[in-house]
Amino acid sequence: MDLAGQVGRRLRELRTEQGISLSELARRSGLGKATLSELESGRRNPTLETLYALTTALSTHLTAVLTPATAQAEVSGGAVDAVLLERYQDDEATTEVFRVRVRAGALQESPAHPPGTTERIIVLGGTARVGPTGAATLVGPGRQADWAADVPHEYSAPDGDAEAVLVVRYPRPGGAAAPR
Amino acid sequence: MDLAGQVGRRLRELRTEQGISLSELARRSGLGKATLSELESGRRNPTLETLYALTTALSTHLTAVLTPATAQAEVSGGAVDAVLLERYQDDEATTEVFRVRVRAGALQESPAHPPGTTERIIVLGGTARVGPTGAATLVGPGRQADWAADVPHEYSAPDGDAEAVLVVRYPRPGGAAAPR
DNA sequence: CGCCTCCGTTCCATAAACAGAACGTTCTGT
DNA sequence: ACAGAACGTTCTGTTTATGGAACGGAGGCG
Repeated sequence: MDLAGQVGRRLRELRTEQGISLSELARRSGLGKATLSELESGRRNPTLETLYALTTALSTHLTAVLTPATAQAEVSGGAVDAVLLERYQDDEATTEVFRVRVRAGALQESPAHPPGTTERIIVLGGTARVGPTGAATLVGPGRQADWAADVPHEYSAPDGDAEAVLVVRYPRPGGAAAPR
Repeated sequence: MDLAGQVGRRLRELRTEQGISLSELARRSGLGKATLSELESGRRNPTLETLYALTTALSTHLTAVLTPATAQAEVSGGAVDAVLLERYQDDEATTEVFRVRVRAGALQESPAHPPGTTERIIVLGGTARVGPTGAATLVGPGRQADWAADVPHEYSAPDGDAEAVLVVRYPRPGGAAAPR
């Protein structure tokens, strides 16, 4: 599990996405070209200062570079890439927050989860089609949808990849019945 | 604004919260005591590897130690502690996802954000009272609320601390339509 | 009181991250 | 075709982050 390699790849992604050359980024960030070159190829172990200089020069946050490397639990499938951002647990339920990308074209069917499980998606960009199989709805940027996930459900993205946050809530099996 | 100092303070916070001694943490993480000591006092500029070893030894993720230095300030205040989980940006909008804790008793008033800004909260545990000042609503575990954040709004937790995920969406100032 | 253990800080040698220069390669314009 | 510039990589010397070994101080116990 090469941490430097992952961060390096992510840095190069961010830079090329913005159409900036390595030399240009070196100028903007005040770092040496050598530093950037070896960093992006995963041959170095950057300093906090270096990372900060880089991410601000790329006008993002440190987390943009680090999150893909930190999150471990992947619950991905055919059309969905998911990265666990947060996991919360109390007497009533366990809740997991994922950052997901729904890939265009493909359809992912998810089997029923335990009784009482609910899912909620908040779309950041693109349009996703999600919900119980047969009753999926379209969700655009900034909008949300929620559904009971104890029946089969599906994810797809009709018009290009969709980026979203997915919140899955599993009520505690034996635990405190949640009155409402 | 001293980055190393901020991270150092945050590290010491996390360590003492867990009641671990510096020497003990050194053993668990495989790092030298010197490293930890000077790190926590902000006299060093840690390496990515070092930070990773530390945060995993403290059983958190990198963002827990880094976000307070970058973005937390925007949302955090009297009654709200926020940690940035994710930041997404496209032609239409910038969306930030925070993990927040609303402390019991206190009330936080947030001034109006730029026009078009919306906020959405998903409560993981406890009960939060959120929304535009004067029109706040109660939100229980597993439930959500959303509101326009371009007017003053407020956060509070009447019955004990509330844990939640907060999604803030800032539409792009120049307006959407960006031809590609 | 000693003695021992554990704490956090400071000192020191080593390894490695960094900046700058030199390099080969690929475009661009004349 | 050539000159020039910009690109990304590799080389070299300096700075510094790191681990291990002291160090002084604060309990715990016989």
